[in-house]
Amino acid sequence: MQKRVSLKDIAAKAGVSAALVSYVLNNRMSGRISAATAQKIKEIAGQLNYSTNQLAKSLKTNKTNTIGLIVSDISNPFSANLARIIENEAEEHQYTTIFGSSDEDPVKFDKLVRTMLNRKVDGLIISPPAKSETVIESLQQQDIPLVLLDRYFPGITTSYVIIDNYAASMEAVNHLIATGRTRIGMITYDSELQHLQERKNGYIAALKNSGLHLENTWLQLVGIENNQQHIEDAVRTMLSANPAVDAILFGSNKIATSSLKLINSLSLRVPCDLAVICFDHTEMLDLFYSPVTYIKQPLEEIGQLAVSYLLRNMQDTGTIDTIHLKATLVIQQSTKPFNALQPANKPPVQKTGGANF
Amino acid sequence: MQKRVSLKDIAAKAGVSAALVSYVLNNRMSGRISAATAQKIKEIAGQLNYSTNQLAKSLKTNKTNTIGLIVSDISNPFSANLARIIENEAEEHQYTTIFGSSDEDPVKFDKLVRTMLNRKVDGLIISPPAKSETVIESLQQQDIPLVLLDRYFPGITTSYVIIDNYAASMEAVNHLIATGRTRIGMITYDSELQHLQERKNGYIAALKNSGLHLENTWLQLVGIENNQQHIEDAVRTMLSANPAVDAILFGSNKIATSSLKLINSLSLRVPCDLAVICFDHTEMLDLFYSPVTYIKQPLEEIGQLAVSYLLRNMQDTGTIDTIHLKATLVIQQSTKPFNALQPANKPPVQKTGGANF
DNA sequence: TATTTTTGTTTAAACGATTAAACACGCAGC
DNA sequence: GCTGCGTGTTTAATCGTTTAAACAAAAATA
Repeated sequence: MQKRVSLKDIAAKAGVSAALVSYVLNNRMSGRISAATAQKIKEIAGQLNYSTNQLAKSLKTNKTNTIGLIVSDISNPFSANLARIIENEAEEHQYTTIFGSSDEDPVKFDKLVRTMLNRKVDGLIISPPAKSETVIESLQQQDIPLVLLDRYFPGITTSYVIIDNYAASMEAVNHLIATGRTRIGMITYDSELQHLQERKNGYIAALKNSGLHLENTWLQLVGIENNQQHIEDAVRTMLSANPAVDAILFGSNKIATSSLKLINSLSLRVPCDLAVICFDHTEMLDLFYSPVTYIKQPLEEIGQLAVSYLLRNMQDTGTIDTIHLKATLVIQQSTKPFNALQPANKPPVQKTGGANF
Repeated sequence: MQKRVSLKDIAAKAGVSAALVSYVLNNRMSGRISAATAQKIKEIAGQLNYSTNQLAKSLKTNKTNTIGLIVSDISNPFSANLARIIENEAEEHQYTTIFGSSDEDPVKFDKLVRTMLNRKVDGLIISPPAKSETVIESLQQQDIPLVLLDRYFPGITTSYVIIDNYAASMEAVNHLIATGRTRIGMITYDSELQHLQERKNGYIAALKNSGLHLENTWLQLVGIENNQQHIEDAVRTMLSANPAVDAILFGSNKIATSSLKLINSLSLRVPCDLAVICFDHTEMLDLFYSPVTYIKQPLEEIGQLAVSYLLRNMQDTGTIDTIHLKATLVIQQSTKPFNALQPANKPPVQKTGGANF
């Protein structure tokens, strides 16, 4: 196996002690060491292609230069993009990132946290699932530097980076109202997670503020396991309700994907028969035959802040940084105003032939 | 900071030596240790909420139970899905996975490899960028267990898991031909990577076998940096060529996304004016107004085999396992046969109104 | 010249585990 | 009573670093 060169090997070859080699290679005690010896040691280290054993170093210094990132599912484009940004950002500060997916399962989540702690990560960036408050609290008791991402628990004081979901939902609904829709539905998760509650509440509040009616069937809650069938049922229910919705706000990109897949196969047309808005961006949204208006989270900023909060937290434990970022509504075709949809306004590239062939 | 309990703490509390605690906790020397002591030690370990310091353990045992996975871009859905599968698979064998994205840059790739080696990963699963042969060879010389993923270098003998890209391309083109297309183009990467060459060659061979003409402008090579503009130019060139293509095979999901975005905005219709096929699946493909026929890689199998090959390779270094898996063509609307496209065959849900509103 | 300071380097303990080898002790066999 | 064995446990070295402290020799100061 890999019998890599160690400090000792260099020391032996240079005729000095291992300690000295360590000092030189870490540029410690720069004043004391003779230029000649330093030079010689560096040369030999180069020749032998030495690179330090992080395991040993970490064991001694109690610092691994590793951060743990736990998201709900790394294969979800939203998480994947964020993960990528965080990985890059961490790397710029000489940190390696290790990832894990909790699948929204608090048990799996707990296990992941333990694994990461055993590996002695220096800190954690976490998107916690529901019912994981106890895990978070235990991390706090252990003084593990920690930043919550995309989610937070109102009862627990931690650093976090999230967007203002309530305002985002409101803005989306208000936009739908402004474009002439009045029967606005929402499909979102049946979850106690605070950020999802806020999405839901923002929707409800926006309707109330505008004095619009909210039919029972218009707010559909689905399980967070993302069951395609459930989501399709939800869409069908809203569309066959009496009165039926003329707009839907999707609470996540997964929900949107499943819903749009169904809508694509139905005979109704977006945006004339139905307007849609989605939380979070996916490339898919731009490729839908009627590009979908969406709520855009500032991923770059979220990732950067999460890392910088964590770094600060690691320097002096106890520091708490929190921020609610603003999401922006990116308006596309799927919410074209009703009054722009008259036959007279048909786009020039108009073709006969439907969407299905 | 986190002053976790160590073996010594348990030993002290139990009035035994640290060694004994280690033996008990690892179920070593089961025959020798008295049931009573074992019981007591386990209890105390539980009380103190002990969990082993992997750093120390790894340093001693020279085994980290970690595998490194390097893909080109973890935020690409193809990589993300594969990563997820590998993560799960590894976890089942008590391995933690650490990821990295090379961005197709051999320098960045080399750096990633070094970082992972310094962290003493037990093995690597790698999707190597072009010009990284030397890195791979150096890994081999160091006897680092290694499996190449999705790609391979014909000149280097390593374990790998890939699909038969040549056959996949051929099958795709043959399908296009069977559906009545004769002017078939391809957009793929201008790369020396073997698997991309094979995709290209499969396309060329299929045309040749069928005695079809291949216009110069029909094979468009774009840089692997995925420049949207380049890809759009390529599409425009093929469509405005004389004669213009009536079908396009996209060499990757990124290329497909960029191309379809453009096509979506043009006045031509899929599949009547243009048929399209894509390498690799994305949800986006199902959401395109004419769901896109694609070449499906058996991701589950790829991930599982990669991990299992790596595990074997770690057990006895030197073992080489290679496999070319078969990709399957999933036929959707975007390649509907010409003869099925007559007005008489219009689907029932047909609506007036184009794709653009 | 004697003493202190500076400069260059080494010693040795430590991080938290693993593990071969040693040890102590009771007990069976001859 | 001596030898040998089985059982239960401890000793001590080791993995590859870091780092405070000690040391020795040279340079500066008195």
